[in-house]
Amino acid sequence: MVARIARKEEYAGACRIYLYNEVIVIARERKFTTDDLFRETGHVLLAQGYEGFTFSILAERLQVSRGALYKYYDNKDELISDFMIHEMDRFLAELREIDNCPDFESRFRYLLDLIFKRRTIHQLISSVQQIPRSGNAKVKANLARLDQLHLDMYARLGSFVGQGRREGKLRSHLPDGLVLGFIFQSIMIPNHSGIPYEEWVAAIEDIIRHGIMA
Amino acid sequence: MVARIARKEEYAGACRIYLYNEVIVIARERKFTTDDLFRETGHVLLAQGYEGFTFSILAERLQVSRGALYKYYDNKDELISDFMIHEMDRFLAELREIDNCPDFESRFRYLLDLIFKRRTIHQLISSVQQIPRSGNAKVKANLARLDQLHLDMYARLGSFVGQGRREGKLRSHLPDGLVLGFIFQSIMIPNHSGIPYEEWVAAIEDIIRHGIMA
DNA sequence: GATTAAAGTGACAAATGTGTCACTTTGGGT
DNA sequence: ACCCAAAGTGACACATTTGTCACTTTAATC
Repeated sequence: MVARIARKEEYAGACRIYLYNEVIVIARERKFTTDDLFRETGHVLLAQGYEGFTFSILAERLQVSRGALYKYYDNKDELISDFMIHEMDRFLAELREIDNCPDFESRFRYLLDLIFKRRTIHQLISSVQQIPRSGNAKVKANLARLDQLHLDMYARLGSFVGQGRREGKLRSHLPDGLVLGFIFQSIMIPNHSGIPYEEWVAAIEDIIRHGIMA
Repeated sequence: MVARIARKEEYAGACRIYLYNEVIVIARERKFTTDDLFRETGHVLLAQGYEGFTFSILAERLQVSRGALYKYYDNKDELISDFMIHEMDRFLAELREIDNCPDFESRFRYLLDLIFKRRTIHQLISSVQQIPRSGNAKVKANLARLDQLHLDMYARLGSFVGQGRREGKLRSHLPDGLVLGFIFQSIMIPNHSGIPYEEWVAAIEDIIRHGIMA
Protein backbone atom coordinates (compact mmCIF):
# COMPACT_ATOMS: atom_id res chain seq x y z
CA MET A 1 0.00 0.00 0.00
CA VAL A 2 1.47 3.31 -1.13
CA ALA A 3 1.12 6.27 1.22
CA ARG A 4 0.03 9.62 -0.14
CA ILE A 5 0.72 12.85 1.68
CA ALA A 6 -2.41 14.94 2.21
CA ARG A 7 -0.85 17.77 4.16
CA LYS A 8 2.56 18.62 5.56
CA GLU A 9 3.10 21.07 8.37
CA GLU A 10 6.47 22.25 9.47
CA TYR A 11 7.14 23.20 13.05
CA ALA A 12 10.21 23.85 15.15
CA GLY A 13 12.70 21.26 14.00
CA ALA A 14 10.29 18.58 12.79
CA CYS A 15 7.46 17.81 10.38
CA ARG A 16 3.91 16.51 10.81
CA ILE A 17 2.99 14.29 7.91
CA TYR A 18 -0.70 13.50 7.36
CA LEU A 19 -1.16 10.27 5.45
CA TYR A 20 -4.11 9.22 3.30
CA ASN A 21 -5.70 7.41 6.22
CA GLU A 22 -5.40 10.54 8.42
CA VAL A 23 -2.92 8.87 10.69
CA ILE A 24 -0.22 11.23 11.90
CA VAL A 25 3.36 10.21 11.24
CA ILE A 26 6.18 12.30 12.63
CA ALA A 27 9.22 11.82 10.45
CA ARG A 28 12.84 12.21 11.50
CA GLU A 29 13.47 15.53 13.21
CA ARG A 30 14.97 18.24 11.03
CA LYS A 31 18.40 19.56 11.92
CA PHE A 32 17.41 23.09 10.94
CA THR A 33 14.18 25.04 10.54
CA THR A 34 13.25 27.29 7.63
CA ASP A 35 13.91 30.16 10.01
CA ASP A 36 17.44 28.90 10.59
CA LEU A 37 17.90 28.54 6.85
CA PHE A 38 16.71 32.06 6.06
CA ARG A 39 18.64 33.61 8.92
CA GLU A 40 21.93 32.06 7.78
CA THR A 41 21.13 32.80 4.14
CA GLY A 42 20.86 36.46 5.12
CA HIS A 43 24.14 36.39 7.05
CA VAL A 44 26.09 34.69 4.27
CA LEU A 45 24.57 36.96 1.64
CA LEU A 46 25.55 40.07 3.59
CA ALA A 47 29.04 38.79 4.31
CA GLN A 48 29.89 37.30 0.92
CA GLY A 49 27.61 38.96 -1.60
CA TYR A 50 25.73 37.17 -4.36
CA GLU A 51 28.72 35.68 -6.17
CA GLY A 52 30.39 34.61 -2.95
CA PHE A 53 27.28 32.85 -1.68
CA THR A 54 27.70 29.06 -1.92
CA PHE A 55 25.78 26.07 -0.58
CA SER A 56 29.04 24.86 0.95
CA ILE A 57 29.34 27.91 3.20
CA LEU A 58 25.64 27.79 4.07
CA ALA A 59 25.74 24.06 4.87
CA GLU A 60 28.72 24.51 7.15
CA ARG A 61 26.99 27.31 9.05
CA LEU A 62 23.89 25.13 9.48
CA GLN A 63 25.99 22.12 10.47
CA VAL A 64 24.46 19.91 7.78
CA SER A 65 25.77 18.36 4.59
CA ARG A 66 25.49 20.27 1.33
CA GLY A 67 23.27 17.55 -0.09
CA ALA A 68 20.63 18.21 2.59
CA LEU A 69 20.11 21.74 1.27
CA TYR A 70 19.31 20.41 -2.21
CA LYS A 71 16.32 18.66 -0.62
CA TYR A 72 14.80 22.12 -0.19
CA TYR A 73 16.22 24.22 -3.03
CA ASP A 74 17.58 23.17 -6.41
CA ASN A 75 20.08 26.03 -6.59
CA LYS A 76 21.09 29.24 -4.88
CA ASP A 77 19.03 31.51 -7.12
CA GLU A 78 15.81 29.80 -6.00
CA LEU A 79 16.85 29.99 -2.36
CA ILE A 80 17.97 33.61 -2.47
CA SER A 81 14.89 34.82 -4.33
CA ASP A 82 12.60 32.91 -1.96
CA PHE A 83 14.47 34.33 1.00
CA MET A 84 14.16 37.85 -0.38
CA ILE A 85 10.42 37.52 -0.89
CA HIS A 86 10.20 36.46 2.75
CA GLU A 87 12.22 39.51 3.83
CA MET A 88 10.21 41.91 1.68
CA ASP A 89 6.95 40.46 3.00
CA ARG A 90 8.08 41.08 6.55
CA PHE A 91 9.20 44.59 5.70
CA LEU A 92 5.99 45.46 3.86
CA ALA A 93 3.83 44.05 6.66
CA GLU A 94 5.48 46.47 9.05
CA LEU A 95 5.40 49.29 6.53
CA ARG A 96 1.63 48.91 6.16
CA GLU A 97 1.27 49.62 9.87
CA ILE A 98 2.36 53.17 9.11
CA ASP A 99 -1.29 53.90 8.30
CA ASN A 100 -2.08 53.59 12.00
CA CYS A 101 -0.08 56.75 12.66
CA PRO A 102 -2.36 59.80 12.65
CA ASP A 103 -0.16 62.49 11.12
CA PHE A 104 2.95 62.97 9.01
CA GLU A 105 5.15 63.71 11.98
CA SER A 106 4.45 60.38 13.68
CA ARG A 107 4.71 58.52 10.37
CA PHE A 108 8.11 60.03 9.80
CA ARG A 109 9.35 58.73 13.14
CA TYR A 110 7.76 55.34 12.52
CA LEU A 111 9.43 55.04 9.10
CA LEU A 112 12.80 56.02 10.50
CA ASP A 113 12.53 53.39 13.24
CA LEU A 114 11.46 50.75 10.75
CA ILE A 115 14.29 51.42 8.31
CA PHE A 116 16.76 51.35 11.18
CA LYS A 117 15.45 48.04 12.39
CA ARG A 118 15.62 46.58 8.85
CA ARG A 119 18.71 48.39 7.70
CA THR A 120 20.21 45.36 5.96
CA ILE A 121 17.37 45.17 3.46
CA HIS A 122 19.05 47.65 1.13
CA GLN A 123 22.23 45.63 0.77
CA LEU A 124 20.22 42.42 0.39
CA ILE A 125 18.27 43.96 -2.48
CA SER A 126 21.48 44.80 -4.32
CA SER A 127 22.58 41.15 -3.97
CA VAL A 128 19.27 39.96 -5.37
CA GLN A 129 19.65 42.26 -8.35
CA GLN A 130 22.66 40.19 -9.39
CA ILE A 131 20.53 37.09 -9.96
CA PRO A 132 20.47 36.49 -13.73
CA ARG A 133 16.95 37.12 -15.09
CA SER A 134 17.48 34.35 -17.63
CA GLY A 135 17.27 31.65 -14.96
CA ASN A 136 14.73 28.88 -14.55
CA ALA A 137 10.95 29.30 -14.31
CA LYS A 138 10.74 29.24 -10.50
CA VAL A 139 13.39 31.96 -10.23
CA LYS A 140 11.71 34.05 -12.92
CA ALA A 141 8.40 33.85 -11.07
CA ASN A 142 10.07 34.84 -7.81
CA LEU A 143 11.80 37.81 -9.38
CA ALA A 144 8.53 38.94 -10.94
CA ARG A 145 6.90 38.74 -7.51
CA LEU A 146 9.76 40.76 -6.06
CA ASP A 147 9.24 43.46 -8.68
CA GLN A 148 5.62 43.59 -7.58
CA LEU A 149 6.61 43.91 -3.92
CA HIS A 150 9.02 46.67 -4.87
CA LEU A 151 6.28 48.60 -6.62
CA ASP A 152 4.04 48.16 -3.60
CA MET A 153 6.78 49.50 -1.36
CA TYR A 154 7.38 52.53 -3.56
CA ALA A 155 3.67 53.26 -3.76
CA ARG A 156 3.36 53.27 0.03
CA LEU A 157 6.43 55.42 0.49
CA GLY A 158 5.13 57.75 -2.22
CA SER A 159 1.87 58.25 -0.38
CA PHE A 160 3.84 58.98 2.80
CA VAL A 161 5.69 61.78 1.01
CA GLY A 162 2.42 62.96 -0.52
CA GLN A 163 0.91 63.39 2.93
CA GLY A 164 3.98 65.31 4.05
CA ARG A 165 3.47 67.72 1.18
CA ARG A 166 -0.25 68.11 1.86
CA GLU A 167 0.44 68.89 5.51
CA GLY A 168 3.03 71.42 4.37
CA LYS A 169 5.75 69.71 6.38
CA LEU A 170 8.10 68.96 3.50
CA ARG A 171 10.08 71.51 1.54
CA SER A 172 7.97 71.45 -1.59
CA HIS A 173 10.51 71.69 -4.43
CA LEU A 174 12.37 68.44 -3.55
CA PRO A 175 11.68 65.40 -5.78
CA ASP A 176 9.92 62.45 -4.07
CA GLY A 177 12.64 59.97 -4.97
CA LEU A 178 15.31 62.14 -3.43
CA VAL A 179 13.48 62.62 -0.12
CA LEU A 180 13.01 58.85 0.18
CA GLY A 181 16.52 58.12 -1.05
CA PHE A 182 17.92 60.39 1.65
CA ILE A 183 16.01 58.65 4.40
CA PHE A 184 17.06 55.20 3.13
CA GLN A 185 20.72 56.07 2.55
CA SER A 186 21.21 57.90 5.83
CA ILE A 187 20.55 54.71 7.70
CA MET A 188 23.54 53.13 5.99
CA ILE A 189 26.10 55.67 7.22
CA PRO A 190 28.72 53.65 9.13
CA ASN A 191 29.16 54.73 12.73
CA HIS A 192 32.95 54.51 12.72
CA SER A 193 33.47 56.70 15.74
CA GLY A 194 31.27 54.40 17.85
CA ILE A 195 28.80 57.02 19.04
CA PRO A 196 26.14 55.48 21.33
CA TYR A 197 23.16 54.13 19.40
CA GLU A 198 20.44 56.48 20.71
CA GLU A 199 22.62 59.52 20.20
CA TRP A 200 23.51 58.41 16.67
CA VAL A 201 19.91 57.82 15.66
CA ALA A 202 18.82 61.16 17.08
CA ALA A 203 21.60 62.95 15.15
CA ILE A 204 20.56 61.22 11.92
CA GLU A 205 16.95 62.23 12.41
CA ASP A 206 18.08 65.78 13.03
CA ILE A 207 20.28 65.91 9.95
CA ILE A 208 17.55 64.49 7.72
CA ARG A 209 15.15 67.12 9.02
CA HIS A 210 17.34 70.21 8.86
CA GLY A 211 20.60 69.41 7.05
CA ILE A 212 24.14 70.22 8.10
CA MET A 213 24.23 74.01 7.73
CA ALA A 214 23.53 76.52 10.50
CA MET B 1 76.33 38.32 -23.45
CA VAL B 2 73.37 38.67 -21.14
CA ALA B 3 71.29 41.82 -21.41
CA ARG B 4 70.31 43.64 -18.26
CA ILE B 5 67.48 46.11 -18.17
CA ALA B 6 68.54 49.47 -16.73
CA ARG B 7 65.25 51.26 -17.14
CA LYS B 8 61.83 50.49 -18.55
CA GLU B 9 59.35 53.14 -19.59
CA GLU B 10 55.82 52.37 -20.52
CA TYR B 11 53.96 54.55 -22.96
CA ALA B 12 50.75 54.29 -24.91
CA GLY B 13 50.66 50.72 -26.13
CA ALA B 14 54.36 49.92 -26.11
CA CYS B 15 57.48 49.78 -23.95
CA ARG B 16 60.93 51.36 -24.23
CA ILE B 17 63.59 49.03 -22.92
CA TYR B 18 67.02 50.54 -22.12
CA LEU B 19 69.76 47.92 -22.26
CA TYR B 20 73.09 47.96 -20.44
CA ASN B 21 74.83 49.38 -23.51
CA GLU B 22 72.29 52.20 -23.68
CA VAL B 23 70.90 50.91 -26.94
CA ILE B 24 67.18 51.37 -27.19
CA VAL B 25 65.13 48.30 -28.05
CA ILE B 26 61.42 48.66 -28.55
CA ALA B 27 59.74 45.36 -27.79
CA ARG B 28 56.48 44.09 -29.22
CA GLU B 29 53.65 46.57 -28.83
CA ARG B 30 51.32 45.91 -25.89
CA LYS B 31 47.71 45.14 -26.65
CA PHE B 32 46.56 47.12 -23.62
CA THR B 33 47.98 49.88 -21.42
CA THR B 34 47.95 49.98 -17.64
CA ASP B 35 45.24 52.60 -18.02
CA ASP B 36 43.14 50.14 -20.02
CA LEU B 37 43.77 47.48 -17.41
CA PHE B 38 42.75 49.68 -14.48
CA ARG B 39 39.74 51.09 -16.31
CA GLU B 40 38.36 47.62 -17.07
CA THR B 41 39.29 46.38 -13.61
CA GLY B 42 37.11 49.15 -12.23
CA HIS B 43 34.22 48.32 -14.56
CA VAL B 44 34.28 44.60 -13.83
CA LEU B 45 34.64 45.21 -10.09
CA LEU B 46 31.62 47.52 -10.07
CA ALA B 47 29.54 45.17 -12.20
CA GLN B 48 30.48 41.84 -10.60
CA GLY B 49 31.75 42.65 -7.13
CA TYR B 50 34.85 41.13 -5.55
CA GLU B 51 33.80 37.48 -5.71
CA GLY B 52 32.47 37.77 -9.25
CA PHE B 53 35.67 39.39 -10.52
CA THR B 54 37.66 36.87 -12.58
CA PHE B 55 40.67 37.12 -14.88
CA SER B 56 38.58 35.44 -17.57
CA ILE B 57 36.05 38.28 -17.65
CA LEU B 58 38.80 40.88 -17.51
CA ALA B 59 40.80 39.22 -20.30
CA GLU B 60 37.77 39.05 -22.54
CA ARG B 61 37.03 42.75 -22.02
CA LEU B 62 40.64 43.60 -22.86
CA GLN B 63 40.63 41.25 -25.88
CA VAL B 64 43.69 39.34 -24.66
CA SER B 65 44.27 35.83 -23.37
CA ARG B 66 44.01 35.18 -19.65
CA GLY B 67 47.64 34.15 -19.56
CA ALA B 68 48.72 37.62 -20.65
CA LEU B 69 47.27 39.13 -17.47
CA TYR B 70 49.41 36.84 -15.32
CA LYS B 71 52.46 38.55 -16.85
CA TYR B 72 51.46 41.60 -14.84
CA TYR B 73 49.69 40.27 -11.75
CA ASP B 74 49.96 36.91 -10.00
CA ASN B 75 46.34 36.95 -8.81
CA LYS B 76 43.28 39.12 -8.56
CA ASP B 77 43.98 40.31 -5.02
CA GLU B 78 47.25 41.91 -6.10
CA LEU B 79 45.61 43.53 -9.10
CA ILE B 80 42.59 44.82 -7.21
CA SER B 81 44.62 46.21 -4.31
CA ASP B 82 47.06 47.87 -6.74
CA PHE B 83 44.16 49.30 -8.69
CA MET B 84 42.56 50.63 -5.52
CA ILE B 85 45.78 52.37 -4.44
CA HIS B 86 45.84 54.01 -7.85
CA GLU B 87 42.22 55.17 -7.43
CA MET B 88 42.78 56.45 -3.91
CA ASP B 89 45.92 58.32 -5.01
CA ARG B 90 43.95 60.07 -7.74
CA PHE B 91 41.15 60.88 -5.33
CA LEU B 92 43.49 62.21 -2.65
CA ALA B 93 45.45 64.31 -5.16
CA GLU B 94 42.21 66.05 -6.06
CA LEU B 95 41.11 66.24 -2.45
CA ARG B 96 44.33 68.06 -1.51
CA GLU B 97 43.44 70.81 -3.98
CA ILE B 98 40.61 71.74 -1.62
CA ASP B 99 43.16 73.84 0.27
CA ASN B 100 43.19 76.26 -2.66
CA CYS B 101 39.62 77.24 -1.86
CA PRO B 102 39.56 80.31 0.40
CA ASP B 103 36.55 79.66 2.63
CA PHE B 104 34.29 76.88 3.87
CA GLU B 105 31.53 77.69 1.42
CA SER B 106 33.73 77.20 -1.65
CA ARG B 107 35.32 74.10 -0.13
CA PHE B 108 31.90 72.60 0.42
CA ARG B 109 31.03 73.06 -3.26
CA TYR B 110 34.41 71.72 -4.33
CA LEU B 111 34.02 68.60 -2.17
CA LEU B 112 30.51 67.96 -3.47
CA ASP B 113 31.73 68.20 -7.07
CA LEU B 114 34.67 65.92 -6.35
CA ILE B 115 32.59 63.22 -4.68
CA PHE B 116 30.11 63.34 -7.55
CA LYS B 117 32.86 62.97 -10.10
CA ARG B 118 34.33 60.01 -8.18
CA ARG B 119 31.09 58.55 -6.93
CA THR B 120 32.11 54.98 -7.66
CA ILE B 121 34.92 55.07 -5.11
CA HIS B 122 32.61 54.12 -2.27
CA GLN B 123 31.43 50.91 -3.90
CA LEU B 124 34.99 50.07 -4.94
CA ILE B 125 36.15 50.41 -1.35
CA SER B 126 33.55 47.91 -0.19
CA SER B 127 34.81 45.42 -2.81
CA VAL B 128 38.37 45.89 -1.61
CA GLN B 129 37.29 45.21 1.96
CA GLN B 130 36.42 41.67 0.87
CA ILE B 131 40.04 40.87 0.04
CA PRO B 132 41.21 38.36 2.69
CA ARG B 133 43.81 40.00 4.97
CA SER B 134 45.57 36.65 5.25
CA GLY B 135 46.81 36.80 1.65
CA ASN B 136 50.36 37.01 0.36
CA ALA B 137 52.98 39.61 1.29
CA LYS B 138 52.42 41.93 -1.67
CA VAL B 139 48.69 42.06 -0.97
CA LYS B 140 49.28 42.64 2.73
CA ALA B 141 51.59 45.55 1.95
CA ASN B 142 49.05 47.03 -0.44
CA LEU B 143 46.24 46.76 2.10
CA ALA B 144 48.41 48.43 4.73
CA ARG B 145 49.10 51.27 2.29
CA LEU B 146 45.38 51.57 1.64
CA ASP B 147 44.71 51.87 5.37
CA GLN B 148 47.21 54.72 5.42
CA LEU B 149 45.54 56.45 2.49
CA HIS B 150 42.19 56.05 4.24
CA LEU B 151 43.51 57.73 7.35
CA ASP B 152 44.92 60.54 5.23
CA MET B 153 41.54 61.00 3.60
CA TYR B 154 39.70 61.10 6.91
CA ALA B 155 42.19 63.59 8.34
CA ARG B 156 41.66 65.95 5.42
CA LEU B 157 37.90 65.65 5.56
CA GLY B 158 38.07 66.18 9.30
CA SER B 159 39.92 69.45 8.87
CA PHE B 160 37.30 70.51 6.33
CA VAL B 161 34.58 69.97 8.93
CA GLY B 162 36.73 71.72 11.52
CA GLN B 163 36.90 74.83 9.38
CA GLY B 164 33.14 74.74 8.90
CA ARG B 165 32.72 74.76 12.65
CA ARG B 166 35.22 77.57 13.18
CA GLU B 167 33.44 79.69 10.58
CA GLY B 168 30.15 78.94 12.33
CA LYS B 169 28.64 77.51 9.16
CA LEU B 170 27.90 74.02 10.49
CA ARG B 171 25.26 73.13 13.03
CA SER B 172 27.58 72.57 15.94
CA HIS B 173 26.07 69.55 17.73
CA LEU B 174 26.39 67.12 14.78
CA PRO B 175 29.23 64.57 15.01
CA ASP B 176 31.99 64.93 12.38
CA GLY B 177 31.55 61.40 11.08
CA LEU B 178 27.87 61.92 10.50
CA VAL B 179 28.32 65.15 8.55
CA LEU B 180 30.88 63.48 6.29
CA GLY B 181 28.91 60.26 6.05
CA PHE B 182 25.85 62.22 5.04
CA ILE B 183 27.72 63.96 2.22
CA PHE B 184 29.28 60.70 1.00
CA GLN B 185 26.10 58.65 1.13
CA SER B 186 23.96 61.28 -0.59
CA ILE B 187 25.94 60.84 -3.74
CA MET B 188 24.95 57.19 -3.91
CA ILE B 189 21.18 57.77 -4.01
CA PRO B 190 19.95 56.15 -7.22
CA ASN B 191 18.16 58.57 -9.55
CA HIS B 192 15.36 56.16 -10.49
CA SER B 193 12.97 58.81 -11.72
CA GLY B 194 15.57 60.02 -14.24
CA ILE B 195 15.65 63.66 -13.15
CA PRO B 196 18.11 65.70 -15.27
CA TYR B 197 21.63 65.65 -13.86
CA GLU B 198 22.03 69.36 -12.99
CA GLU B 199 18.66 69.46 -11.30
CA TRP B 200 19.42 66.30 -9.33
CA VAL B 201 22.77 67.58 -8.10
CA ALA B 202 21.28 70.92 -7.09
CA ALA B 203 18.52 69.19 -5.14
CA ILE B 204 21.06 67.00 -3.32
CA GLU B 205 23.13 70.03 -2.37
CA ASP B 206 20.00 71.72 -1.10
CA ILE B 207 18.93 68.76 0.99
CA ILE B 208 22.40 68.32 2.48
CA ARG B 209 22.38 71.98 3.47
CA HIS B 210 18.88 72.28 4.90
CA GLY B 211 17.24 68.85 5.14
CA ILE B 212 13.82 67.77 3.98
CA MET B 213 11.56 69.58 6.44
CA ALA B 214 9.95 72.97 5.84
C1' DG C 1 68.09 37.89 -42.22
C1' DA C 2 69.78 36.84 -37.58
C1' DT C 3 69.24 38.14 -32.88
C1' DT C 4 66.98 39.81 -28.80
C1' DA C 5 63.61 40.20 -25.14
C1' DA C 6 59.22 41.47 -23.96
C1' DA C 7 54.24 40.46 -25.18
C1' DG C 8 51.06 37.21 -25.89
C1' DT C 9 48.91 32.35 -26.51
C1' DG C 10 46.79 28.00 -25.49
C1' DA C 11 47.05 23.72 -23.26
C1' DC C 12 47.59 21.61 -18.88
C1' DA C 13 46.82 20.32 -13.86
C1' DA C 14 44.96 21.62 -9.48
C1' DA C 15 41.31 23.53 -6.81
C1' DT C 16 36.75 24.73 -6.05
C1' DG C 17 31.73 24.87 -6.89
C1' DT C 18 27.42 22.38 -8.79
C1' DG C 19 24.01 19.00 -9.08
C1' DT C 20 22.64 14.05 -8.52
C1' DC C 21 21.69 9.91 -6.27
C1' DA C 22 21.91 5.51 -3.87
C1' DC C 23 22.23 4.81 0.62
C1' DT C 24 21.70 5.39 5.80
C1' DT C 25 19.29 7.32 9.81
C1' DT C 26 15.37 8.48 12.41
C1' DG C 27 10.86 8.39 14.84
C1' DG C 28 6.90 7.26 14.66
C1' DG C 29 2.63 3.65 13.80
C1' DT C 30 1.14 -1.17 13.16
C1' DA D 1 10.13 -6.33 15.44
C1' DC D 2 8.81 -4.46 11.12
C1' DC D 3 7.36 -0.85 7.87
C1' DC D 4 7.16 3.73 6.14
C1' DA D 5 8.67 8.09 4.45
C1' DA D 6 11.07 12.13 5.29
C1' DA D 7 15.76 13.86 6.70
C1' DG D 8 20.30 13.57 5.99
C1' DT D 9 24.98 11.82 4.10
C1' DG D 10 28.94 11.35 1.18
C1' DA D 11 30.71 9.97 -3.13
C1' DC D 12 30.57 10.80 -7.97
C1' DA D 13 30.61 13.30 -12.46
C1' DC D 14 30.73 17.67 -14.36
C1' DA D 15 31.80 22.66 -14.91
C1' DT D 16 34.38 26.67 -13.86
C1' DT D 17 38.28 29.18 -12.08
C1' DT D 18 43.20 29.37 -10.95
C1' DG D 19 47.92 29.34 -11.78
C1' DT D 20 51.87 27.65 -14.74
C1' DC D 21 54.66 27.24 -18.65
C1' DA D 22 56.70 26.02 -23.08
C1' DC D 23 55.91 28.03 -27.08
C1' DT D 24 54.94 31.69 -30.72
C1' DT D 25 54.80 36.52 -32.22
C1' DT D 26 56.53 41.05 -32.74
C1' DA D 27 59.45 45.19 -33.47
C1' DA D 28 63.24 46.68 -33.04
C1' DT D 29 68.91 46.58 -33.69
C1' DC D 30 73.05 44.39 -35.58
